[in-house]
Amino acid sequence: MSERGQRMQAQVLAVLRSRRLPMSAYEVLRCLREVHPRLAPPTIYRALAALTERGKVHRLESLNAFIACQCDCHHDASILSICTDCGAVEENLSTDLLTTLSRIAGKSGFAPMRHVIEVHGQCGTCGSAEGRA
Amino acid sequence: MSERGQRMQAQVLAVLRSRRLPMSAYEVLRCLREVHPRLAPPTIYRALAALTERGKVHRLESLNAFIACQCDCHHDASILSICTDCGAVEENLSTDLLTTLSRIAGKSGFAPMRHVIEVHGQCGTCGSAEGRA
DNA sequence: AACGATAATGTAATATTATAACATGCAGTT
DNA sequence: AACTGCATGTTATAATATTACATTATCGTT
Repeated sequence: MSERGQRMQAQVLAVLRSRRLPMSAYEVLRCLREVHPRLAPPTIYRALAALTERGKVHRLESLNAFIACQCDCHHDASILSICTDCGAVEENLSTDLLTTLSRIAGKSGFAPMRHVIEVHGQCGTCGSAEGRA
Repeated sequence: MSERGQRMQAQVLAVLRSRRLPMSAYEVLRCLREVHPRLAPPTIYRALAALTERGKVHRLESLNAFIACQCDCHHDASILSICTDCGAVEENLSTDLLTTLSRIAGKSGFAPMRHVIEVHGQCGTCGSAEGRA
């Protein structure tokens, strides 16, 4: 991948990082159009695919949205906890969980390649805010 | 929910059951249009939402598709293993895994309400077919 | 049986998400 | 400079999902 190849990716990543909450591809597009008015969806989707591939971005399948990886190091199998109140996403890793998951799926000879683990609920902050109210 | 309320749901469920593979909402729609030519998307999406709510159907978030529940009894937290070769979906349950998942998410005070657990890979049948090839 | 309230359904339009197909242009090589 | 390979730009469109409102069936009440 050339330097040129990563320019768009860097910009997309910067937008996602500055926002910190999940963004749809089109939200990213709208942001970047302020700089590149003629930017089109395929460019964004290509950058997002490459970033996801590189583990810099996670795709939230249950939201059709994307978020910058908070640890900057994983390619697979993050546990993404999504707050239904504030939208914040928390990222966790667990080798144990992955092992268990592989064992369960593997019972019937299934060979896992990619894991999607998303949990919807209320985050600690929103939970305690509600308790106080 | 009235009887009338369940008629459409029953038809949607029948289509999903007869197909056995994941179907998009629009695939279901096309099937049912053979009987109800004027059927529109909202009707299908409403039936799918109700069936999902009732645990009769699972939504595959990473596929934007739906499949009839194979055990007819769960409302939450099935582990859905999706074969990238043949498309078949296998359903598993694991209280252990759920407990682990809740513990991990809960460390930061997160209160899980709904779990999305999907595994992409190669099913046993496709794996052994490939081995023989 | 007629009435009205409630909720499911039908309908039209449109919003949102994603991709296909092909043209353009840059960077490195010969 | 011409050639090649690949990222990007561009246009169009496909696929997925929802909003908003009209209509109609069902049920409980009178």
